[in-house]
Order: sequence, then structure tokens, then C-alpha cells
Amino acid sequence: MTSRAQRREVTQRAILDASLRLLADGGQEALTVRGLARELNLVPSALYRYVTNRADLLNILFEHVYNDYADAVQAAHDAVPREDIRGRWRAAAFAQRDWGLEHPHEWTLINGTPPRDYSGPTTGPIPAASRVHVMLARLGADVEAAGYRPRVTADDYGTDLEGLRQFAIAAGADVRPETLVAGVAAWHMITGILRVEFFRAYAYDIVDPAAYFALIEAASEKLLFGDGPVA
Amino acid sequence: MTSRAQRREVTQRAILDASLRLLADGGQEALTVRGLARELNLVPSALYRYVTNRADLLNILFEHVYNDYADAVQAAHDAVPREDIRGRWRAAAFAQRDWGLEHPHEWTLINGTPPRDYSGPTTGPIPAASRVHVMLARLGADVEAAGYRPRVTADDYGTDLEGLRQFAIAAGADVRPETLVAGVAAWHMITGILRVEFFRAYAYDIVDPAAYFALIEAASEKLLFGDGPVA
DNA sequence: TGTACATCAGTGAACGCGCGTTCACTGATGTAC
DNA sequence: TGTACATCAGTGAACGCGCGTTCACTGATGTAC
Repeated sequence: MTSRAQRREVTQRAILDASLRLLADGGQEALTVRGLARELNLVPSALYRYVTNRADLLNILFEHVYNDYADAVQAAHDAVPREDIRGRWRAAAFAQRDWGLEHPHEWTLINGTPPRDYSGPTTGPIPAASRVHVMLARLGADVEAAGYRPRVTADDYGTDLEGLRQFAIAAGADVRPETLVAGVAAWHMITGILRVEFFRAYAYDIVDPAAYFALIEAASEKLLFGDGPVA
Repeated sequence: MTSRAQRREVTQRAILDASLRLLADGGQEALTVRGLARELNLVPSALYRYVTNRADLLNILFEHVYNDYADAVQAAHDAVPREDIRGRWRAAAFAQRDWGLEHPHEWTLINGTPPRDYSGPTTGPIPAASRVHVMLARLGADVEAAGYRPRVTADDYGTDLEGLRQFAIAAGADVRPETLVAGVAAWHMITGILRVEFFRAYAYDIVDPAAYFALIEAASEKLLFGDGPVA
């Protein structure tokens, strides 16, 4: 590798780092071409050697941030012993909250309104979002194997339930689609309550958000684990 | 009422209408002072006779849109006979989706990232959000009265569970806080899946969003209604 | 090893744009006597 | 009913701002012979 290529890589990395800094400080609106140039002590036009336009910048950032989130959730989940199935779910749920508290603008980027110039996959899944759901599918398999029966039964095995089954198979998870639906639904619950907390969209006063989150998290467990293992 | 006051009211109404049009067409970013003036064939500065700044504009709009949403959900709920308790829940859930499909930018305004200049209640609840939750609390009371037992039991009656109880009492709903938690959690589930659908934040391919929503909605019912009425 | 040439990172100036907000003003509408 | 004055909706010009993107350029780094 030539030294020119090395320096190019260093700059690319510096651009990503500065982007993350701008995002963390001021949210996605603060991530502008000119602002980024300022942060890097460069002239704005110089950035066009590395990035084709602002949309490109956002796409790179989005992917990185989403993976950060997936890493955090995955790591918390993996830190719990495999046989503590409830604990694994709980760890993942709380990890999303903790990550969001530490990285509010990042949480907002991936969970809030998609940014103006962002043009992620117009069709098909977001890779980093899939990562978390692969984890959930495998967790679902263990939920079943441990004898828990989630409280969801589907009457209608529509196209998407079948799609979910295929997704689980690809993830190497032997799990009924009903369980997956329960898991996915429970995960939406977690994200939904965090939206209320982080965006301050309260319908009534919440004095202790952490305790309130724990309540909702308990409800998510009830949905996924039912009344406990069935012999 | 003098004619001057009448004309003032007409203009105020025109400003609101034009704001709604701009929002519906281009999202909250399209709602600018200058854009609004253009829409009304006015000079930008003229708007400052009616509005103190852009934040004010957004606050007015936000309130209106949130009430629109609450109206739609409430109306769908009220159209179902009181004794059809499951049907009432289902109607409310599907109403949120239908309203969101018809008013994507409006749904985004109240459920997505709070707009830059918006400065809603920094503390305390959003009035229109409370309206829906009052409805949910009363529905919860009927869920219990009908003998359903939601699958949530709380070990910890923390401050917020007590707050939720007070909220229900104020709403005239005789309902255990556990049931409320189940209802609220289930509602977050609904909003959570709609976020994925409307913001295209898929973790795997969803080929039939309507059918997929129905699956998740079924899960929400399972959480709220448990296995059916207990004699 | 030395020279001629090619590459390409970064510069600096400029483009056209839209934004929120201010301010002194005009001219029509409303009010007091 | 008529006149003098006050109110106030809307104008027009200007302020300073930041934005994304283009383009011709300089000068250092890298490559071929």
C-alpha cells in the first residue's frame, strides 16, 4: 500500500469520526458538508474527493450508527449465560435503552424520522436491523426449547408469516413463526416506549422513566414467555 | 364582533389551512415562514401579525394534527358497540394505521423526531395524547369488567404505576393499573410496528404490510385480553 | 539514480439558493366626539 | 352625520446567515523509463 492510499484511509476515517462527533453533538441536522469541513479544518469542496454528496455521507453514517446499536444490544445479550433465557431478553431490551440514553442523537437517527437526504434501501431490509432480528430469532428458538409458550397463536399464516419462517431458517433458528411474531411484537413494544421517553411524547406524567420502562419491559416478557415453562 | 376581527379570524384560519397543506405535501420541513407566505399570497413579514415565530407556527400545527389523530382513533373506537370490547381495541389499532396511511406526514410529525423548532410541553403530558389514553383506560375498565385478564402482573407498584392509577381514576375508569400497563404496552406495540412500516425500517422483507400489521395486532390482543374471559 | 510526466489531495472563489426576522412605511378600517 | 384621530393589516426592502455544489488552480506525492 502506497503512502498516498494510507493517507486516504486516514482521512476517510477522520471524516467518519468527525461525522459521528457532529451527529452526537447536534443531531443529524448538524451534519452538513460545510460543518464537517470546518470540523476537519478543510475547505468544503475538499470533501468531494471522498464523498459524492451529502446523501452519501448520511448513508455511511447511518450504517455505522445502526451497527453500533446492534453491537451494543448483541453484546449485552451475549454477556448473559445461554440458559438464562429471560435474562437474555431483558438484557437486550435494557441495552437498547441504555444505548439510547448514552447516544440520544444516534438513537433518534435510526428510530426517528429518516433524514431528508437519506436514501437507505428503498426496498428490502436494513442490514444492521436484520442483525438484531437474527439474534431475536435464535433467542426465540431457545424460548421454545425451554418449554415457554408465548401467548400468540396466529390463525392466518399469511405470506409474511411464511417470510418470517424463512428468515428464521436462514438465521439457523428452529422456531415457530408464532413465537417470532411474539418476539418481534415485544421488541416493537420496547422501541415504542423508548420513543415516548426520548421524544417526550408523554400521555401522562412519567416521573421515573427507568421504573416505567421496567414495567413495560415486564409486559414484553409476559407476551414472549407466557406464564412460564410448560413441562 | 367588528369586521376587522372577523377578517382576522378568517386569516388565522387560512394560515392554519395553508400550514396543513404544506405539511401534507412536503412534511414539516416544507412548513417555512416564507413558504407559508407564498401559499397565502402574502409577504413573509405579514405573518408576524399572526404568529410570533416559526416555533409558534409549529406548536399550533402540532396540536391540531395530534387532535386530528385522536379524533380519528376515537371515532373508529366509538363506532363499535360498547359490548364488543375486542372489536373496540381492534378498531382503534387499525384506525391509527389507516389515519397514518392517509396522512403520512402528519403521522410522522407526531410520531417521528420532534421538529427542530418545536418546543411542546417540556414537562408534562401532551393533551391530545392524553385523549387517546383516556379512551384506552376506559376500554381497560371494560376489558376487566368483561372478565378478561390481561397477561401482565406487576411485582413492583412503583411511582408511575400509582401515577397511572391516578390517571385512570381521573379518566373515570375503574381499572387495575396492571391492565393499564398491558393496554399501554400493547398500544406502543401498534405504534412501533407502524414506525417500521412507515419509515421503511424493515429488518426483513415485508411483502404485505397490511397482513403483517394484522399479525402484530393479533399479538397486541393476546397481551391485553389474555386467553379469553374468565368466568 | 535522475528526470519527465501523471496523479490527485486540497485550495479559494464563486454560483444561486432559501431561510427567519427587523423595520419604517402606507393606506384602509374603525372609533370618539 | 361629519371630522379628526387611532389602530392595525399588509408592503417592500433589507439584514445576515448557512447551505450544497462547481470549477479552475497549485503543489506535493508517486510512477515509468
